[in-house]
Amino acid sequence: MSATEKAEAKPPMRDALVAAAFQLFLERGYEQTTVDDIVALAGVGRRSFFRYFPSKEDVVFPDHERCLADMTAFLAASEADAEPVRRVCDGARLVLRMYAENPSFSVQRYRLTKKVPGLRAYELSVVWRYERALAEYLRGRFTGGSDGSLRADVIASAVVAAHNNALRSWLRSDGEGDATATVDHALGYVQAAFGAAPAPPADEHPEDVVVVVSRRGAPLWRVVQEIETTLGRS
Amino acid sequence: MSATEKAEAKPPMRDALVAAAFQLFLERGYEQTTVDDIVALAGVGRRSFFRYFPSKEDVVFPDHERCLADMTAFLAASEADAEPVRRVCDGARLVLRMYAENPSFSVQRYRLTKKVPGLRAYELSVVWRYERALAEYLRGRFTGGSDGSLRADVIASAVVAAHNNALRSWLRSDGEGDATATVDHALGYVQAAFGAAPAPPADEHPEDVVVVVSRRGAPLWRVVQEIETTLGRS
DNA sequence: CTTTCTCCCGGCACTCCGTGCCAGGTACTC
DNA sequence: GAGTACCTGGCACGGAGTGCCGGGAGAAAG
Repeated sequence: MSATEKAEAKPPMRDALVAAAFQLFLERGYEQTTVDDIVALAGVGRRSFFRYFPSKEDVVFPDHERCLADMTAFLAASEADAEPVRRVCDGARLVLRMYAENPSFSVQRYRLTKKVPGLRAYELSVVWRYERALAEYLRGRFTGGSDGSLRADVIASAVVAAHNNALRSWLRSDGEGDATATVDHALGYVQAAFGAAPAPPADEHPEDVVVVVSRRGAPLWRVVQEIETTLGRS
Repeated sequence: MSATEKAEAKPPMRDALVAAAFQLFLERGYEQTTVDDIVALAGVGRRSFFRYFPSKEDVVFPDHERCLADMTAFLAASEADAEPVRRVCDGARLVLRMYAENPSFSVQRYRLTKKVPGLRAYELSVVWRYERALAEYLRGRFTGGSDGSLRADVIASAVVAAHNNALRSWLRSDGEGDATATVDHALGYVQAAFGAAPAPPADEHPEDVVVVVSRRGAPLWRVVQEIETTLGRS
């Protein structure tokens, strides 16, 4: 019973490694911390670290693997939906939810990845896998039209960029503002640009909205900007 | 004079290292080739390899550093242009030009990066720097409107995605088709989506867009749907 | 021609990441 | 109580990347 005088017992060692790693990363820096330092603080063997994390960078993103699986399952579980763009936007919201569940942890990690080039590169590969999942889903939905592959890649990329823009904006504010609203606004911009008229779920009257637009050649973003100003957003 | 019996003399050793590296990568695989193997084949010291290339991955992308500098200079040299989206598309075309200058080399590199996860990750960081350069330029041009940062990120991401989609399509065909036409088509899609209207070059009046919305409580997607119907899209 | 200064190259030693292998320990089963 | 399967730690190894230093070639100065 005296085995765990300071180390945590219940969090099965994986969490202990993450905690020890972040403690050292924050007080000493990522590159100045070796794996031996982490396992020494956690009180475990060096070999066990690489059992739970394939590399030193993985300890910084402990939950992305599960989130990616969730997103893949979420996209796969969609029946023939008429609005794939909305679907991928909802998939991106899953990622935001993961970040929002632990604001302080997410902010700490953001500070780290912003300063360490190696972590930025690793984060890119993580984001790339999300983007690929979205693009693969869209590719399956765009088989009908022409340029399906191109549209899938561009829209997936835009969705990820909008999500990340809003996410980073929220992270820069130390997780104080409303993350969901920020991301909704950013994704709304993408949906507007790529024509995601979301299927009205039920009996809404088209008369709810009356829109008059002059100068049909005006760029779409100009229209969206005007809309948002009119609706009092931004 | 007998010092260089097989090694190239004029290509100052940097090119010799690239040639030796690719020869081994193609016949033995990237991960199965050590830096010692490369320098042994090139007939130089191991220390010299890391003088010319910061890491083993860098030898696979020997010209991207220069291309990134070219793109940055190209964007910086643009006077107050009324069409920033077109400008970043032209910037992306610089990258394509670099690939098209050495089709066989580009195809070989594509095969490598497609199979080796480590090289894919490194390529992502390279692409990310291009994307950041485009986004930074757009951010400077979008200071006027609202959501300038969001628009800059989304458009830069979409441009890069479209460019890469067309580029990879061309690389998959072993560099046979017309790369320029493919990329032009892909970038045209992005320009159309983000309102690069062929070019009203100068004096645009804010009155170009007039929007009237009733029922301010209506959901945004409803407004967007109505807009698109009015504009005759989708 | 000699000397000196400078720059580039090669070699050595070191740290750290990541992996394969094996021994010991614990818990669960029969 | 014996057997078994899994988890853990220790050891050793290969490869990447870095700091340091000695040496040689070439240019500049005498």
